[in-house]
Amino acid sequence: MLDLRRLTLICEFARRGSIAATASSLGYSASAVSQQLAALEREAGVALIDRTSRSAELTDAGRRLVEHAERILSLVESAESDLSSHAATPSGRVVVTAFPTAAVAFAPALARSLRRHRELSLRLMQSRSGRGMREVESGEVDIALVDDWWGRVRQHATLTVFPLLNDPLVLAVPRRHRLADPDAAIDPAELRDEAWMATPEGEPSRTAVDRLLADVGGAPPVAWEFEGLGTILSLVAKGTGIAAVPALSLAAGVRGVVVREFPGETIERRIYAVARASSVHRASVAAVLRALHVAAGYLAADLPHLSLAAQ
Amino acid sequence: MLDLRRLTLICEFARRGSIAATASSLGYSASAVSQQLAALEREAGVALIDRTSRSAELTDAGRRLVEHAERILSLVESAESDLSSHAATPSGRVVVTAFPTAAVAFAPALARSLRRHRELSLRLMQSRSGRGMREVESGEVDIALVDDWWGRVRQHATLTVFPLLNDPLVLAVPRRHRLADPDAAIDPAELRDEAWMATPEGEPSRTAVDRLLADVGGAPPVAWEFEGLGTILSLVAKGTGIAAVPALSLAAGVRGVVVREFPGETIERRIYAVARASSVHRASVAAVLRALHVAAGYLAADLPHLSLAAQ
DNA sequence: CCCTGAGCATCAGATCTCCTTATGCCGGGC
DNA sequence: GCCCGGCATAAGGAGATCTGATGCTCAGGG
Repeated sequence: MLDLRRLTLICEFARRGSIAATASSLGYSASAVSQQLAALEREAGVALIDRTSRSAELTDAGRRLVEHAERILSLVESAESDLSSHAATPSGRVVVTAFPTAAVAFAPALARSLRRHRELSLRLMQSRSGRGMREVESGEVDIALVDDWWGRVRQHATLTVFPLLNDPLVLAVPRRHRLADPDAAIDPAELRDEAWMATPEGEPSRTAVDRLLADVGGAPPVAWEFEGLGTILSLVAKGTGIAAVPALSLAAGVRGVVVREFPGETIERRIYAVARASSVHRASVAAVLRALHVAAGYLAADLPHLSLAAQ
Repeated sequence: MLDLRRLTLICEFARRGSIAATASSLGYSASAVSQQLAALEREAGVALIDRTSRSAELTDAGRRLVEHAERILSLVESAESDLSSHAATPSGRVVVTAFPTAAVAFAPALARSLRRHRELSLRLMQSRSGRGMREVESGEVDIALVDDWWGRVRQHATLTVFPLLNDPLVLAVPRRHRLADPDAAIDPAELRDEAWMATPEGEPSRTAVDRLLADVGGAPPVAWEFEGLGTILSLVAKGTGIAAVPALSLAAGVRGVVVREFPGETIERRIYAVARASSVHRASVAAVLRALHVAAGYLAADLPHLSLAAQ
């Protein structure tokens, strides 16, 4: 069967007049074009190109094939156009990966936003921080939610970055803690005596916590380390200790925790959605990106310490 | 870019209603069809098929693509038809391989016959006996001239065999040899005392010569072995000895040699042209096959010991 | 007349694509 | 509850496609 790419080659050859120019125009090597056109001739069972040592030109049969090919390629382009324009109806599967806090926080709002897209299916996965962008780049996932404490996330040649939320660290205390009183002043010096809980060393949020506590009054020793902010918030609720946590983690709705802002300037991260530049116009991916923006809006409304990130 | 084979698949899927039936109809495994249709969806950027665990059906976008595809494939078929009908004018290159004697013998007549096919180019190669059929089968060459001393060449599932010539062994003697006199009787017993030349042991024609000489009067020792019948005929002309050679080798036109028929029944070979069944209707290959028959006719006219082989 | 550069063919090797086979999941029918 | 058919996916092998290197040819310029 004729091959569309070879038909494209012979049409371009007809325009350009030489194998070398055709190769240059289409981004192949001249030997690739030569071999592909030879294969086309074998398949057609007729000479399509007259070649001499320094030139090549179409035979009569070659010219006739080019006429056919132009019509065929025109129909192919129509088909692709039709698919592309009707793909405004998002459908298919979109794979999103998020660090755990974001997955928990965004999932309900995403589900709510995407409910009306019947043909779209969403797969929400969890990944460890720092890997989301690579997974987008490699095509394993379509969109990644990533966080950035230090301003390192930038626009990328092949990736598009959408800012969603500003997510500051806040102080979480048990309901019966003296600092649960919103009128009680937070004395940084007294904070040093508290039983602090945090995620393990090496986690990005832990580094931010250490930095924050150092800034507000010397780093108190962290008495307990737990993996998972959900776990930590549960323990805060139980009175085990206090913790500095990203505001977003409160989206999980843990009861029995009172949230106070840190005195002075806190440390915050930005939360972004990242997608391949080549797929942001795909209707399904665009729909999920819009839903993420909408979800971010809900979250910012629900959690007073969160704010929408500027575009 | 859309791929014609995948478009063929989705059209067949539209007809058959299931991936399994499509696979069966087109000779693929179901997983191949599944993978190819998934690739088509990725490339189209839109869901084309709704799949459940036990069924699959086209989406609206899939149905629209099938409509486009039917038109595209129809044009492709027109193009292939046009090429195929206009390929009645033989053009392109045909590669023929022949054992050396046949190459030398057929070349002039082939060139004469093909002169009027301006767009056809012929490449005449030489190969060792026994390899020609394999080279045709593998596609390295289009036509092979092969010889058969023992009736082993048969019709083949994918090859078509055309008998061309019956080529007997004849006695070649120097012009001044006593047996050069056509009236001199050839006494087999006296032949034993002659200085015989032949091709090296193991060559098919040598085996035939040994058999012939054994049949006509006991195998005389072959005093000299030379590679190449042309060489042997030159030496016969120079009076070095005598030889039993296939009549076809005389087509080279060596002067100074007199040819006599062997007493009794000689051994002869058949010479065939072999081509792939799938290419014998290709205009260029058909033209060369006709030219080979015509050339065989010339050769049989020129060399009295040769005869045309029955179809 | 000779040299240079451009164009083309071909070969070898690396990479990618396509296919098969095996395996697992799901759901309908018995 | 079990069996069977349909589909997806993974792994591996074979073939296709591409690049880069090399060689040949020839036109044009010095």
